[in-house]
Amino acid sequence: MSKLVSAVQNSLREIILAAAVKAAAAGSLPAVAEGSFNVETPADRANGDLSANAAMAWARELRMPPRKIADAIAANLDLDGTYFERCEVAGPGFMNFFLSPAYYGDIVKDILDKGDDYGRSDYGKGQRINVEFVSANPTGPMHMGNARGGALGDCLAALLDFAGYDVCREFYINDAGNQIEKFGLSLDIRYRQIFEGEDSVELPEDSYHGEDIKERAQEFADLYGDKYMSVSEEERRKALVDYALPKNIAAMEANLTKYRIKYDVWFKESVLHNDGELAETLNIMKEKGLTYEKDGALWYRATEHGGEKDEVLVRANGNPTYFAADIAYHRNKFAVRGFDRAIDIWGADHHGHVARMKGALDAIGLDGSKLDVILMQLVRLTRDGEVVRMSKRSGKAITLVDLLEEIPIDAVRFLFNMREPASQMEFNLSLAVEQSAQNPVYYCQYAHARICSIFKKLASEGIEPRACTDSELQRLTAPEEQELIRHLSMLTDEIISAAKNYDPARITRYTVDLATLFHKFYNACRVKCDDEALMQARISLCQCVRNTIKNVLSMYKITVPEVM
RNA sequence: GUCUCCGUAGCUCAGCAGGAUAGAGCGUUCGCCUCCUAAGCGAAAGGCCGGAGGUUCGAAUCCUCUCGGGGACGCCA
Repeated sequence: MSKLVSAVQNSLREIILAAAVKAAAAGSLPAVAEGSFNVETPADRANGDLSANAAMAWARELRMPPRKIADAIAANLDLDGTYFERCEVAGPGFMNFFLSPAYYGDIVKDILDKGDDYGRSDYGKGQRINVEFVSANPTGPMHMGNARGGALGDCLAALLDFAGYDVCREFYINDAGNQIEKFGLSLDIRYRQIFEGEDSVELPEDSYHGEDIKERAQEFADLYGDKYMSVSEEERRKALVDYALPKNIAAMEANLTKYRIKYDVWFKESVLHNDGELAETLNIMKEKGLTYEKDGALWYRATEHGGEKDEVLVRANGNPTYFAADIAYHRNKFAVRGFDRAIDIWGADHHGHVARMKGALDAIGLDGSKLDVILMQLVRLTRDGEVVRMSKRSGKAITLVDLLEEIPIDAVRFLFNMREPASQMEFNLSLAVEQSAQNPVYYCQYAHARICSIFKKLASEGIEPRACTDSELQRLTAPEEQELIRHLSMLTDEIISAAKNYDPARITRYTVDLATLFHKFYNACRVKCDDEALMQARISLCQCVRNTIKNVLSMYKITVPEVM
């Protein structure tokens, strides 16, 4: 919470308590109540700027009707020298306080002082937090789930950074295990089909059938010809994987860069296998008696650690499972790299994995509660009101690349962060490309561009912004001005709440609301006017709005155009 | 069957550490540029907050049950 805003809220509590003590001393209250009460911002401005429910909260304790308590307190209030102008008792016993123009002026001054740092706080100071997101399977193209996960993860990381956490953005590359074998097999068959004909070898049902596999096999054939037809299957598959996997990973990185996502760490699963960390983790589990052997496989006693059934760690064929590697991976995050907290963003289809992962961490002596998993629900794409399943061009499921080709990055990043992760959201393709006010991202950018335009216009007439005096800023008394300032003042608090709840959508909504309040102000109050002092005060307010929009949009790596 | 997410205006969704008359956008109807960007603003219409109990001075919000929809329950990842 902005220091000023929280200071004012706290001071109000003290003012009320002091008045209650005075009222009790004067005999208009039977005693000084001890129960807690809330100070909050009423939905309807007519009910004041801040409202306290003390009288209602104390009614039972004091055995007195709430209205009478409120009247007694109100009569004993001392508002001299505070930001409060007056208090009204209303409704069932609310005490509604109205802030003075000095408060609004000071908020504007505070925001201008903070500039590009406005909204930042040290709330999460000293906390190292790892945010792992997308982590798409490197055997094929990234899909819509990765698109949502990318926007969500990157913006969440940005939010945590803004709230003062030390954030590490991480991509986990599943470059080992079953799927890589399947990848090699699929590439192998496509490669052989090039030389032996389409019908020579059949692709098994559960292998990768995508066009991307064919393309990689063809590239490989273009490079090496049929040279690998004569070597062993094992050698050929290895060569194919060694060729195709780095290509795929590089492609993912390039596409994510286009999406404005830059990772601090690309963590390879294979490292866990090769450096012995996986074996080490399995040994720890064995030593702790967490495992047993059955049917040739190594099992984890998950049922003894909150799981519904035991899980295989090492298959009968000697290959460790994804789960085993994932335990080693999370052990690495906490025990090796020492993160205070780790956030994983997974598709909702992984939800069954959450409890057993946390349980396993607890079982090996780490704290599973330090792991937070955000489960994302599916995205439903629509165009002109119809559900879209396939890409028109490829006929296959729409990929991240398809999406970024069709929709501006600003819109994708913003729209994916309009809804909470857990909601099954609809992504309206026609709206996303539309450059109109219905598209919330343009609506916000437009407010910014409009302010820039005002400044340009003023500059062309020789009017430059200047610092305002306190009394000049106190000229901002129109309801539209005060609403706008009030909303501006909430930014830091909103960012902290959003960070705490892992909910970047809170901030996109905040920004839309800010744009709305600005547009209302714009229509109600002319900036350029004959009253020089008032004009400069309004210019200051516009600077606050412009800065704030810029701070939040650029936090989410969304551009802030000066002209639209 | 077990677990999980979701049911709020015609549509897409806010609100949910309980608070005053339940909000926004789209869509519908009607207004506002001789004046800083009309990609804007204003007004009207539109609701048993899925249903039933309970807790409370007070419930869209908390608890229990129930109905409807999505998803998950592999020696896949």
